[in-house]
Amino acid sequence: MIPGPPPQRGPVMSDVAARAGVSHQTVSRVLNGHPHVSATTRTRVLAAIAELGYRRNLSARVLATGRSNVIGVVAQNTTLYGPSSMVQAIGEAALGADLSLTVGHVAGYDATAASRRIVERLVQQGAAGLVFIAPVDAAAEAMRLVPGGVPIVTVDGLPEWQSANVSVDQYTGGLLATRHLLEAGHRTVWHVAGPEPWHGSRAREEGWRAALAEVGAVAPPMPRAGWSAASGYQCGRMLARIPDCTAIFAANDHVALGIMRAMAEQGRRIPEDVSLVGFDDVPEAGYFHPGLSTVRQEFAEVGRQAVRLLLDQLATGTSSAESALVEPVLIPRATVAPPGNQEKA
Amino acid sequence: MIPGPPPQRGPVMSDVAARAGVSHQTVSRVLNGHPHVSATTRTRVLAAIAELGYRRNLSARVLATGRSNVIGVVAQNTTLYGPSSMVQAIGEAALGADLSLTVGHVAGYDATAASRRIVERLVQQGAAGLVFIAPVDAAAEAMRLVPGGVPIVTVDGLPEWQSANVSVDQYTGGLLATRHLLEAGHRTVWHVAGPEPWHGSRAREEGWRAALAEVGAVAPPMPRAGWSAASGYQCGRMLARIPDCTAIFAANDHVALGIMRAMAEQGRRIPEDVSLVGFDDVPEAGYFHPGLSTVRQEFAEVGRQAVRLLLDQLATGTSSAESALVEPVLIPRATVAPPGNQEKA
DNA sequence: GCCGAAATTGTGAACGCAAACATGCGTGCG
DNA sequence: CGCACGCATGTTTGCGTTCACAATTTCGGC
Repeated sequence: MIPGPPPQRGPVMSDVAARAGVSHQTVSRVLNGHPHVSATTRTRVLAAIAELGYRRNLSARVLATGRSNVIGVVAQNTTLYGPSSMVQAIGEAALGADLSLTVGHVAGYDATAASRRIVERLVQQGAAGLVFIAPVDAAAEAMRLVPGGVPIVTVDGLPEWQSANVSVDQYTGGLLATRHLLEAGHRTVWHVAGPEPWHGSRAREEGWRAALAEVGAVAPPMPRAGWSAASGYQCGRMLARIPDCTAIFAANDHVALGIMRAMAEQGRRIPEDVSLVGFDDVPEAGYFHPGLSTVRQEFAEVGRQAVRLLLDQLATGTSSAESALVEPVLIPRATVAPPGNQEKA
Repeated sequence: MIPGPPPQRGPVMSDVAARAGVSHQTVSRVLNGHPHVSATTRTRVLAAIAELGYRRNLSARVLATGRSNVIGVVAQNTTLYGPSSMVQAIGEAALGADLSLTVGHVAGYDATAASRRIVERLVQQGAAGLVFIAPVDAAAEAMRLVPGGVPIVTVDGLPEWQSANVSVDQYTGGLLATRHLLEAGHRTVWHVAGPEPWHGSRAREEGWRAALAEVGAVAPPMPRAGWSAASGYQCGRMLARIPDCTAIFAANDHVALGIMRAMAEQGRRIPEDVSLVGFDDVPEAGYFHPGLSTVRQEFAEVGRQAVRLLLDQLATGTSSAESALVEPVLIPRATVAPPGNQEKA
């Protein structure tokens, strides 16, 4: 607890009641929109509330009712485009459903300790349900701390967790990206993968492999990047020296940016010499040099689905394992072209 | 409130007490680390807690004590790099200070209605203090809803709000950026400003003007962009047609990216024909083509200062108007060069 | 071996609210 | 004309915790 003087308490329900000349219960009824309150009483109470600047004490309310309309979100890496968009989307969807949102931001990549703590607090606060943005396994560990009866929805979780889950169909995303490059005429497609622990990395990789398999192409070696431009650049410096490498599917847009930079430094032009597809469609992707072809994830839809699944469980009281898949869409721009002549600068 | 069956309640303190063979008060003492509890009793209580999976009810605790160790953060546009970094930084700093954080994310650019609501909820939840990430005036409106006695810290707020505030010194940032271009030999520097409502936009603009004034340079007309690459691109298309425009200070890195794209399309090379400085130092700025010279804001430091100011107020019970300024630092990369020959492609 | 202080534990009340139950009044119907 | 029912409102109780205070035990010094 915070040291220091206790904050002075504001007016409470009985103050309002006294001022309006009614009982506190009538005030409660007005506040909760119960029937059987006369119009005149209601306005008197409302006036008293306004005059006193009364606001009801949520803790007392939650304590008395045993329910809260707060849902918790556990998120990591919220400076990344994907997770932050997800949180934003869930927030908007929750607002629409008249739910309040408490977001527990797990700092940094070290998830375990921090997320335990955040889950603990969310549960203690009486969150009615929890959304785990769980693109890595570490997030699942904290899920076990949640007492039974509290509904959970995961985002980007794994099927074996048996939770209600909503994911972007990253497998299909990888498929779309790779097919797009293949259809441009490339013999095969290289893939710079995302970090191994992320489920999305694995799914994109599988989509890539599947697309290659469809046309009988052999999968080239697969370098692995983080999600950053810096790591994409490192991989790109290698790939730029491989003449055969004319088509690349990058783990995400920022990795693609790093690759573009590395290619440029080696004098390999995009898309004339090397075709490239990213993932995410970050807002600035269209303004890379040249505009990046990529696969967009519909985060807003993910947020809506997550809230919907949570509300379902809340309403029925059952914990379903229903899951939703959101389809990504290919955004073709300027970084894909048929394989041309391989001229070095 | 959420409809549906009320969630079943877990074990409560008296359950633990019964199991451990003590009174509920002793359990409370153990939980709160009070002195005068014998070691054997403590371990018995702890064991009972573990066996029952007991977790204390925060609502009841807050109700009884009248204080919470939760601080609220009101933030907007959390998909933008700046705000999301800020939230992250505050989160880490709060964790270090053993505070819990509840983040209210205001969706989209329409701040007013949503932030009222979020503030209302944060106050009702009994937040001990509030951090407003208030880079625009709209955020200040909601500040008035906060009852007196609840400490407030603003981030990127205005002095006239009389609140404890911490800001990045964006004026100096603008100064640094402009001087850097001037020192490279440019006669004057153009500025593509950020959105008018943002305080940071205005401060950067003033820094720019001040730097120009230092050397007696006359300020060229100032186009205004949003924070996006798209709007930077629009401005850039204009600037690219102005031969005199050889040095540009962009509102932020993404705007700079849009400008780079527009310049490239017009065949104006960076930095040979046009020098460019951005703002923010987003992680991928170094991988733009070419690497973007920019001004970095130390968000982590901002977060630490914000939490420090809040704790000060919490401890003393007074609402100070102390403020902190965090100095930005210039990151020179490849987009600034002396003015050369203006050749068109 | 006894007294007082310190240590340890227990008891009752209060926090602010909502739900269940109780009350008083008017009104329609037989 | 009386009875039952519905409306508007008041009273009481309990949610799970902490706090103030009371009760009991332990211990050291003389």
